[in-house]
Formats: sequence, structure tokens, C-alpha cells
Amino acid sequence: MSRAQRLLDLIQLLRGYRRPVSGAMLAETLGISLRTLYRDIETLKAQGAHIDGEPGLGYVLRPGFMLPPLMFSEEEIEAIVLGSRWVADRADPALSAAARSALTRIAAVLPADLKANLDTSALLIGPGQAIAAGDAELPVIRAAIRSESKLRISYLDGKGRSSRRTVWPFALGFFDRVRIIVAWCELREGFRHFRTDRIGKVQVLDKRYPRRRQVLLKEWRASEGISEHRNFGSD
Amino acid sequence: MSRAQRLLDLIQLLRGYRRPVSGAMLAETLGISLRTLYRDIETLKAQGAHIDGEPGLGYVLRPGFMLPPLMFSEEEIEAIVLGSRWVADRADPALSAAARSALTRIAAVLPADLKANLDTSALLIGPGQAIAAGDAELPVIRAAIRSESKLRISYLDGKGRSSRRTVWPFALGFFDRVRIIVAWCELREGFRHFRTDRIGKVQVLDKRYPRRRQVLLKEWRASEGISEHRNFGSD
DNA sequence: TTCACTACTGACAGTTTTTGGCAGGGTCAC
DNA sequence: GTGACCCTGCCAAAAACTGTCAGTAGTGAA
Repeated sequence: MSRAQRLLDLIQLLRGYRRPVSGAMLAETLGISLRTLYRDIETLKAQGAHIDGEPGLGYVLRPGFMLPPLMFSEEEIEAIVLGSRWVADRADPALSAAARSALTRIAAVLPADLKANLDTSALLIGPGQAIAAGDAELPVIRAAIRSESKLRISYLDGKGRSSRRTVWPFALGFFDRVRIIVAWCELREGFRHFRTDRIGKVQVLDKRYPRRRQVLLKEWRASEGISEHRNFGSD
Repeated sequence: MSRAQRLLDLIQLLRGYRRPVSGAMLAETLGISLRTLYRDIETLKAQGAHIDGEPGLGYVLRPGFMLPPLMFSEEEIEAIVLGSRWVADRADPALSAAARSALTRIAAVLPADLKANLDTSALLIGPGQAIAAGDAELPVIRAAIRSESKLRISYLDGKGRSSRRTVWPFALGFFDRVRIIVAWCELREGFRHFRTDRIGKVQVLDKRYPRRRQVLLKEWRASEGISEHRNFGSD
């Protein structure tokens, strides 16, 4: 196995653990000596991987993905740049910052002429209508979805009725003017959609919901009759 | 210098030429033997680079970018995926296909668990309003922008007046419901915006316009009073 | 404090990979 | 044919990588 491949394997291996893993364990799994493992870790760090090593504990990889060398066609890069710009312009501040940071990261490794080209890329995102409020809590909600945590929300529905519910959020829909949380509602015992601008308080409960996010998503799609995996009906 | 770095350099070097370059020339520039160069080319091809080698001519790289190993945070990947999905849903068929292909390319190199995660990503794009027509010509227009070619178009303006013009297209704006070509108009001797759904026939002229796309873009921004580099006013 | 466990670094010899040179084969244009 | 180039196999030299060993230093628990 080539060294480059082994470095990727090491990253993926680290990704699998939440707790710190000792170098000795990693070395054995990869079939290499401890000394070589240290050298590999050093190389990965130099390549930008966020690996923290603490004496007495082990190694942890900060959440993220490592992509190997990748070739994109001109159109593919244009698509990615345009899409990231849309996110940078239209998503909530946290995700918008992530999109800009991703673009910066890509620009950093391109030669100067390409970078200039990217900065003045011909594909632009128009301003569009203002997004309804409710953005402040989005990072919290995304985190809850990732960790499959229950949420306690107060909600004002379309007819002006207020309620407090515990929900299992598993998806976030981006429309032109609103964002919608897709969740299982404990109160109604069914799938419900919540416009973020109609949500009052959000409280992340310290409890995981009892089902997998992927499964909920699949069932919800079936219940909505959604064939394409990208779209969904409005609330 | 590491081999991996040299492979990237080779790609960038190839990118710089439009005409075929001989292997001997590349080898000398990189400071390696011809034999090694052939091996490097072989490796790059195996990694997915589109390098065409023709006996008697030399090597040419089909337009595209090679990204080195890159580390993205969880939010950055989410931003890229969401953005690419927006493009896949909302852009014209050609760009949409490119976005899907880019996502597939990324998914292909991720471990199985991550790929599943990406397939069922929590961030979705809502369907939104239908895009006004005029998409068929977009790939042609994008190509004209890239190559800085003049376009001959027939246009129906907002007041129903028809005209035929020669324009220098340098940007494409994506709004929620329409797309807009930003161009210098030879007829009006000024910057003009053209909704793609109001364009009749499009003909790419075999003539480059006499100024750089980047410069036109900069001047247009100044004339519109646009500070941010992502937004622009409606037509 | 000591102990066990861990991250790290340097040196050096053995192993593996990479490299360059050589010989030869193929294609294309003239 | 000739010249210019791409491409492959082979092998020895060069370079990079690897494992072993020795040692430093930080952490948390007993």
C-alpha cells in the first residue's frame, strides 16, 4: 500500500473514534511501527489536518473531512463556486462564513492566475428577497440535527395559535424566503414542518431521540411522496 | 521536493500552455528525466487527470483544476454540499449536471459511512418558483464569457421593443426567478443587463472582444456602486 | 512522590520506492 | 524513409521510507 493511501486511511481511522486513541493502537491497526506513525501524524498535520495529540491521552481528530487529490472539470469548479456563493449570500451567518472559508481554502491552493479568475468569476448570485428572520438559532439547530438531539420549541402556526412542543429535528429546508425545520413532533405524533421565523424559543435537550436521522428522513420522504432526493413540498 | 508536490506542479505547468508541450520540455522544467516524466503522467492519468498525449505533438491537459489533499471542517463540507445542491436544482441543465458530477466525485472518495451521511444530508433545497425560460443557451453563453467572445443577440426589452445587438458578455447573474447576462452593449455604448428569457436568437461571433473580462467586470461594479463582490442590482 | 502511559525527537541501518539511463516499439506528418 | 514524439520494460543507482533503539517530557492516578 502506498504511503499516500495509508495517510488517508489514518485520517479515516481517527475519524471513527470519538475518544482519544493512542498512537500504539493506531500503529498496530495500520500495520506500521510507532515511529512511523508519529512521522505520518506529522505529515498529516503539515497538510492541514487538525490532529491534537496529548501526552498521556492519545490523538483526536477535530471533526472534518480530508479529501485526496481531486480533479475537477472547469464546469464542476464553476458549479461549486457558484453554489458556495449562494450559501455565502443566502444562508445564516455561520454557514455563510463556512462557505466563504471553504472558498478561501480552495483559492489558497490554486496558482495566482486561477485565483484571480475565481475572484472575478463570471457567475454571480443576485440579491433576491430578504430572508425572514429566525436565523440566529440555525447553528444550534444544525448541531441538534447532527447529534440527533431533541429540541424544545415554542411555535406560532399559520393561524396564529401558539404552542410548545418537543420535536426530533432531522432536516433543514432552504427556500427562497424562509427556512423550514423538518421534524417528528412528539405532541402531534407525526412529521411536521416549522418555519424558523415562527419559532420563539429554542432549547436543545440533553437527550438523543430514539431513532436514526437517516431513517426518519427516509420515512418522511415516503410520507410526502418525494422521489427526488433533493426536493420537498412546502409546509 | 516530494513526489506529490511535483505531480501538482506538473498539472499547473500543463495548464499554462494551450498548445501541446513535449515531454522533454516538461521534464527539463521540472528537473527530472524523461522516463520519470512518463511515469508521472501515468500516475496523474490514474488519478483522473485528463491528459492527452499524441505522438509527434506533445501533451495537452483538458481544462480543469487539480486540487491537492484538502481538509474541510464539517460546516465547510455542509456549505459546499448545500451550495452544489442549489446549483443542481436551480441552474440550467448543463451546470446542474456539473454540480451533480462534482458531488459524485467527492462522494466517491469518501468512506462508506460518510457517503451515506452525505446522501441523507440534513440540508435541503426547497423547490421555489419555476425559472423563466431561456436556459437552453446558457452553456453557450458561459462559454462565450470564458473565451471573451462577442455575442449577437436579438432582445425584447421590458417595454416590448425588439432589437438586435452585438454585446460583450462578461458575467451571468442568478436570481431567484431569472438569469441575467451582464454585458457591454455596442449599440448603446454602455453596460446593459439582459434577461435570458427575453433573448431570442444567440449567435457566438468568432471574434474576441477587445478588453479583458476582469476589467469590464470591475468597471461595471464601479458604475453600479457595488461594494460587495457577490451582489449586483436588478436590471 | 512514584508509576504507568503517552506524545514526541534524534540517529542509524535495513528495506522499499523512486529515479535515470538504455534499448526498443509505435504513431504521425512530411 | 526521416524526424519528432509517445510509451514500455529492464536494471542498477539514488533517494525516501521504515523499524529499532535510546532518550526527553507531559499527564493522570495511586
